Order: sequence, then C-alpha cells, then structure tokens
Amino acid sequence: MKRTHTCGELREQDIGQEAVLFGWVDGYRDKGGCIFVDLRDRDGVTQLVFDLQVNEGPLKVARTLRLEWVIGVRGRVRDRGTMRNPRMPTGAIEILVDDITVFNQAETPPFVVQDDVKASEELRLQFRYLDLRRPTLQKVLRTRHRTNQVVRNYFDGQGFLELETPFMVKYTPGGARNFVVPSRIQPGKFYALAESPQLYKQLFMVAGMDRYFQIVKCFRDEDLRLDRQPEFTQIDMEMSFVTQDDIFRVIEGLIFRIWKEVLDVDLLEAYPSGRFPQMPFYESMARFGNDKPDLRFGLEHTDLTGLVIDHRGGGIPLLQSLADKFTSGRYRQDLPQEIVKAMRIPAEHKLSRKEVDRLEDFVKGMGAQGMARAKVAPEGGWTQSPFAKVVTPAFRDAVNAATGASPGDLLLFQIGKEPVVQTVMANLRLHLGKKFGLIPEFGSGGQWRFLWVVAPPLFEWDEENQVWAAAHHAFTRPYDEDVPLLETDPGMVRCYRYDLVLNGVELGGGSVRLHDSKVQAAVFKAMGLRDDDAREKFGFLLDALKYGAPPHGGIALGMDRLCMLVSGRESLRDVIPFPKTQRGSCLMTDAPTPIDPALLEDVRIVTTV
RNA sequence: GGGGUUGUAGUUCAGAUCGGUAAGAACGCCGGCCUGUCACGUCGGAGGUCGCGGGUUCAAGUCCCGUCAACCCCGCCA
Repeated sequence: MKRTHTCGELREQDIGQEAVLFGWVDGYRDKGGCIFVDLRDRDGVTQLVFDLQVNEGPLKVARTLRLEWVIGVRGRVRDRGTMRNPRMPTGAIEILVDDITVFNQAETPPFVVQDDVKASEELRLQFRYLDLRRPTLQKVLRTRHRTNQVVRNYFDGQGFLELETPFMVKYTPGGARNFVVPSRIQPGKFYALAESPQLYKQLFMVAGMDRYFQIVKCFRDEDLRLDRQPEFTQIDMEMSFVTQDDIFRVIEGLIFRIWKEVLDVDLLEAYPSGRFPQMPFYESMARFGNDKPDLRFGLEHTDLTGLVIDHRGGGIPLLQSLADKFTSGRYRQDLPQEIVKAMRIPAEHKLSRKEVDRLEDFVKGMGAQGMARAKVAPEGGWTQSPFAKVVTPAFRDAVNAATGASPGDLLLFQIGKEPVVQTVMANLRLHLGKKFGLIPEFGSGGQWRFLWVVAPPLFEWDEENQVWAAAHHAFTRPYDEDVPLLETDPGMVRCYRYDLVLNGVELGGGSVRLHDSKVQAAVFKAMGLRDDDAREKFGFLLDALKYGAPPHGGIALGMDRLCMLVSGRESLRDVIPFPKTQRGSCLMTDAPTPIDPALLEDVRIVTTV
C-alpha cells in the first residue's frame, strides 16, 4: 500500500475515488454490524467505516483495533449522505474500507490523546511524544515552523546574511550564569555555553558582514519561570551604519510580516503608520511599575513621592518619616531610595473589604510590608483607611487630584523601597486587570499592543559590590547629551537601548553599540573598571573595535515568547517541543543525571555531593 | 536562597468544619450485546502502599514533623 492522501484533505469532491490512508486510531465506535474508526494524522481526522455486509474480513480486524494503533487502509471515498458531521472538516465523507493493515499495536496510553486533555502537565511531559500528537500542539509546532520560514525569508530579502556562531565560548563573568563544559584536552579549563551570540555578532560587523541574523539557541543557568527556559531560541540580528530608528523599522517590518503571514492579521489597521509607539523607560516605570507595560488596560500608577515631600508626610506618620529622609529637596544618598505609589480603582470595580484583605496578602507575598487603602467619600474624604483620621485635608485633596480619584473610588498605596514598590505595584496591576476581566487570564484577547521602551539608564547601582554596573552590557552607546554625566552622575546617563514589548511581554531587546573608544573609556571608568580589568573581560572585542569598527546596533527577539503569543498559549513549555520543568529536569529522559565516573575522571572533575 | 499551591484507581477528581461506618465517581481498560456512530449506547468486570518517611492516637487519606516531585511567584535572569 502506498499512501495517497492525508487524513485531513478528503472532501465532497473526492467521493468515488479510491484512497489509501495511514495514521493512528483516534477513536472507534463498534455498532456490532458496522464499526466506525477515526483515523488521525498530523493533517486531520477521517472516518473509516467497516460494514459486515460489504467487507466482513476488514471488519473482523477493525474489531481488534485500540486507541493509538498505527494502521493503513485502502478503500473508497463515500458520501456520508444525511449523516454528515459538520464539526469535522472531512465530515462530508468517509472511507469504506476494503483492506486494512495493522502496522503497530500500541499499549494503552497513560492518557487519552485528545485536544480536551485532562492529564496533568507532569504526565504529559513524561510522555511528550504522545502529548505532541494532540492537534493543538501539532498546530503550535506548525505555527513555529511557519514563523521560522517568514523570519528567514524576510531577513534574506532585506540583505541579511544568516551566519552561525559558536555555542562553546569563553566564559566571561557577569550577566547571566553560564552552563559550563569541561575541556578534556585541557584539564581544569572550561568552555561556557553561550548566553547569546552578542559578542560574535559585533565581531561580524567589524568583519564587514554589514547585516547578520540567526535563529539561535541560547543557554542561561538561571531559575526558571513560566516564560523562561534554560535553553531557548532567539531571533538575533545586527546591522552596521544604522541608527536606533533604522533597527526599529526593520523589526517593525518583520513583525508586520509575521502577523500577516502566520496569523493573517494586518497590523496596519492598528498601526496605520507602520510604526510602533515608543515610551521612555522612566515613564513606563512611573505609570506601570516595570519596563514591559501591558497597554491593553488602565489601572495606571501615580507616583506620590513628590507630594509626600511637599506636604511633609501630610500628617501620616509613616509618610512623615519618609519625607524626613529628604534634605533640602534631595534624597539622602546614604539611604536606599524609598517611594510612594498609588493605584486608583474606579468605583465600577467593586472590591469587598475581604477581597482587599486578600490583595494585601497577595502583595505581602512579594515583599510588601502592607497595603494601605482609602475609599473616597462623596465629599472627597477618606474612609476605611488607616490614614483617615490623621491625613491633612490639603494632602488628601492633592492625592485625590493627582490620582484623579472621585467619590466611590478606592485608592491602594505602596510605600517602601523603590524596587519592591515597583514590583508589587506592577504585579498588583496585572492581577487586578485579570480579576476585573480587563484582560484575559492569558492570550491576547485579539488585542496586539506593541511598544518600544526606550532611553533606559546605562547603569544600575550594584548594591552588593557598591559600583555602577552596566544595565545591559558595557558596549551600549549613551545619549550624546548625557556623556558629560558619566563623570558627575552616572545613574542619570540614558542610552540607546530598547525593548520591544507586546501585551506586557518583553519580546526582545537590543542596543546601539558604542564604537567611540573615548566614550568607551569613560564608560569603563564610570564602572570603576581599570584598563586591564576591561582587557581581561572583553579583550578580544576591545582589540577588534580598535581596527575599524563601523557604527552598529542590533536586537534579539525571543522566538519562544513570540510563538507563545502568536499561538495564544500561556506557557513557553507549550511552544517548545521538548521543554524542561521549573527545576530544569526533562521528565521524559530524566536529565540531568549523574554520569559515568570514568567520564568525570577524563575531564578531571570531582563532585562533592 | 525565600514564600505559596498541589500530590487518593491508568487518568481527572470527590472524600467537608468533627480522626472511626468511606476506598467512591467519571473517563479509560477488560468481556458481552448492538448496522449509522461521531463525547455512540447498553449490560457486566477488573483495578488503590491515599507521593515517600517518621510521629501523635485504641484508631490517620484526614492531625503534627520531615522529605521528594510538579506548578506559581520573589530574589536571580533581558
């Protein structure tokens, strides 16, 4: 028998044809005198029919079939007449089987292979090859394939070269923790698995490749999350002789193409200019508490720190002590920065006291000390609030005005160290957005809100080592007008770094690189890096930059996250064929495992557990 | 490193505030019947170390301690 059709393609117009189909038994209904079998392959499901009157031999075989057996059948495409199934694409027809071959029997699967899967993810990961038979996951992988093809076509059409970079690279401290690979030939030395092709793609620019892209695996030994895997895929690119805006245009073009060709969505309807909006980093932090705002709904934050200082705490002891930390309008630098933020919950979103209590537990789980609240009364006063009795009317009115609070609204406050307040408020906003039904629990809800977050600070203060550390990497170009601040106020230096955000998910990020050696030296100096330190860490790149590096920049997009959003899945694990668990295990293969002691000896490794 | 949720039949779950009369359902599986099903129907049957270890108790699925695994979050990570 030679296959003539897939299980998803036969239609009304094929009636009367002979067809040979191969596939898996998706279901069977034994009526005694006739048996119906659903045959499944990656393209769909076709109903087979065995009839005692017509084909007794095959019917006897069909009676023995069980779920997930692999069979082939030859038969005639027949009209189902009045018994058509409108819910099946092939529902108009069935195959009246003349001949059947059982290629392979199957043990009873640990869970039933069906879209409406009930088995736990743990079990499905253990039998991933069965899980992947489900039509939804087949569709996801097909979408991933399509996306890959669009990316390659697009970049090729734009003059990019698809070039490969090593996975086994030199270990460089800083940034994400590396997976390490011991060298057998050079005992005691190690390679690192590449966190990204970052340095190599810059070397491609120095080498004059002009435009590079790659769909590439990256490895990071950090704790996992719903949207983080230890090995993941990036769409990586770099361009020479460009500005930030040139890079934006290329990526916007790519995204438009993917949405059109994979989803059949024309983003021009939402973005008629073909461009995505941009928002400065500081604005995003102030309004949303993070650098990846979900713009599909409101519940924005208001930063009240300035008001609190102006009103010397507004009669509220907790805020008074915070205001006291400011001297002559400037925060005391010997203390960690503390801020005050509020979120206005409009009256239309009812929250019982009990629900607000639960919200307080929710934020405490993220490190918040508590969560003050205030209900706005008809004349603007605050009730149901720990502040109600002490707040000065002037401060209260100022807060109401700043947050836009009107009677019936609820105000939620966070007071404390800046990073905690921001994290808590950002998560609180998302939590409430879902709770109020403003955004779906997961998925896009058909809304695609893209945003470039731009102009973040070049440095972050490293509390542990008491130095300024590169927030992205040390080769990001600062804003020209901020270059003087490198010496006076490094924390205020903005840079040409950017993140592409979609519906609150960071799709990717990149930067325009620093190619001016004078500015580069100033950046290293601000970081407290001596010349030889820098040389130790980045020597080969510094050398390369000396030999005629073009101005260049690039970006990397998270392929897995992109596929997750495009496919409307809630988890990265759903769009990676063989993902790992939160502790980095593969439940199917049981990796990681101990290895043969002889192999350890070969690479001169002694373990201590 | 920290916080939280979950773990009972092959699978998904119930088994409540009160420790004993509770080892249960559905799907799947096995056998019988059925010629138009497509969540087929119907009759019957098998299937359990209640994650694992310890403790309290006359008695533990249920209470306590520990441990393992999966999941979610903080830290970490672009």
